[in-house]
Amino acid sequence: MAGHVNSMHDQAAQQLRDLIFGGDLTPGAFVDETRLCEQLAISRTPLREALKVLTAEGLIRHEPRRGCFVNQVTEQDLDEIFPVIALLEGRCAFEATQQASDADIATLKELHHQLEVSAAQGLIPQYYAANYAIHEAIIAMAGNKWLAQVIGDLRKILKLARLQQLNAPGRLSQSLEEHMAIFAALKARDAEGADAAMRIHLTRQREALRLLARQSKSRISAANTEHDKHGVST
Amino acid sequence: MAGHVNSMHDQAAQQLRDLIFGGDLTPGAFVDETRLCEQLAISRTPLREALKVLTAEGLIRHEPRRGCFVNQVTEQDLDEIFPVIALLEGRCAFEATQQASDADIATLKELHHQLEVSAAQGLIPQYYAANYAIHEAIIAMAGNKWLAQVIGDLRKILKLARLQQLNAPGRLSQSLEEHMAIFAALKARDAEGADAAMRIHLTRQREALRLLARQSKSRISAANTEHDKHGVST
DNA sequence: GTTCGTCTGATTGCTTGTAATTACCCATAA
DNA sequence: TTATGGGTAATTACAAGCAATCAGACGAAC
Repeated sequence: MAGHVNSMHDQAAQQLRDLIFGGDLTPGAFVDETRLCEQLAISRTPLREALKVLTAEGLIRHEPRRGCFVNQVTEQDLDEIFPVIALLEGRCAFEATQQASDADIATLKELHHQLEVSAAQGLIPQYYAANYAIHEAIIAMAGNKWLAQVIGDLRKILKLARLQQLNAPGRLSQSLEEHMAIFAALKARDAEGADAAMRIHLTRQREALRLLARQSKSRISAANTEHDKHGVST
Repeated sequence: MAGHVNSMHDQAAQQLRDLIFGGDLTPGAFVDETRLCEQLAISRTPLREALKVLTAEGLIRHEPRRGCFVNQVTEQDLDEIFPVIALLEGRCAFEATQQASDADIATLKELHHQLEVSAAQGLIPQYYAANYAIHEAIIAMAGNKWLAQVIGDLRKILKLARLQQLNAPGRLSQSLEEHMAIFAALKARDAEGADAAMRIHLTRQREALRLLARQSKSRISAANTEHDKHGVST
C-alpha cells in the first residue's frame, strides 16, 4: 500500500501493526520502547519514527513525556465511524458498478461463492477472509485512490475495535444475504441499488456489534455482581 | 486538533506545515534536512520524526535513500478528492441541520453576513476566511469526530493544490449563492436539502477549478510557443 | 561521438550517549 | 492514619557521530 518496505522504520511500523492486530499489544496497553527495541532487534530511533507514523494513523496515542499507548475504541467511536464508512463504501459500490469489467464481475462471483461455502460450513475465519476480500475488491474497482485511502484509515480503527469484541452468532447468514444483494445490484449495473445495499450492509453490521456489546456488557456486570457476592472485587 | 504541542517534533511538524502552506516549500520541491535543521534550530532527529508525520498525512512523499519531497496534487487527484469531500461535507450539513442549536444558527448567520460583505466589496482573502470559517463551523456542528478528521485530512491535500493555482474571477458571486442556499436549507431544518446543496457547492467548486486549470494550461503552452519562437526553451 | 565503468561527494539512516522530566516510593509531620 | 514533601529511579526526548547508499561527473574504451 505504502510503497517499498526497505527501511527499518517501515518494517518496524508494519511489525507494530502486526503486534497490535495480532493481540500482543492490547488496546489501552502501554508501549514500552526499550522492551520493543530488543524484541524487534532495532534501536530506539527507527522505533520512535514508526510510533509517530502509527500515531498519525490513529492506532496509537502519544502523551508527551509519558509514552505511547494503544488506542481504545469506544462505542461512540463506532457510532461515528460506521455511518461514514457506509457512506464511503456505498460510493465505492456505486462507482464499481459503473466501472467494473466482466472479468471483475467474474472475480466477485468467485469470491461470493467462497463466501457462501464458508457460511454454509460455518467456517468463521474463512468467511471473514472472503468478506474482507470482497470489500477490498469493490473498493479497488471504484478506482479512486483517495477514497480507498480514507476508507483504509477508518478500517484500521475498526480492526482495532474487533479485538475488543467477539463475533455475533447468527450474524453470518444475515451478512451473507446483504452481500448477495450488493452483488446482485452490481451485476445488474444498478449503481444506486449497489450504493444503498452497501450502506444497509454496514448499518446492519453496526447494529449487530451494538447488540453484542450490550450482551457483553451485561455479562460483565453480572460477573461483577457475582464477584461482589463473594467479596472479591473493588 | 492533535492534543498538546509540547515536544519539538510536534512544533517542527507545525512549522513544516506552515512552510508548505506559506509557499516557502513549493510542491515538488526537495526537502533538505540539514538546511531545515539550522533554519528551525533543531537537530535532525525531531525533524525526521516530523517528516514521518507529514508523510503519513500525505503532504510529503518519501523516497528511500533519496529524501523527502513536497507532494504535488494532480488534476486527477482533484477529480478523485472533490466527490469524496462533497459526500462527507454533505453528510456534515445533514447532521448539522438536525443537531444545530439556535445559537449555532445565529453564529452561522453572522458568518454569512461577513461572507456577503466580503463578496460585495470584492475582498477575496476575507471572503476565503469567512468561507473557511463556515465550512469549519458546519463540520463542527455535525459532532462527529471521525468525520471531521477524515475531512481535515483531505482538506489538507486540497490546501496543497490551492498553492498551485490562482483564484477564479467571478466565482465569488456563484459561491456566495451556493452558500446562501446551504444556509437557507439548514435554517429551514431541511437536512436532505442542506446535504444536496453542500454537494452541489463542492461540485461547482471543482468545476471552477478545472476551468481555471485549463486556462492556466493553455496560457502556459502559449507562453512556451512564444519562447520557442525566440529559441529559448527546451 | 557515444556509452559504459569507476570514483567521489553528499545525503540518508541507524546507533549510541546525555540531559531533562516524570512518576513512584518512603519518610516525616500534622 | 493521612497527607505532603523530597529523593530516587526509570523513561522519554534530543543531539552528535558513524556507516551505507545513491547521484553526478569525469575518464576511458569502443
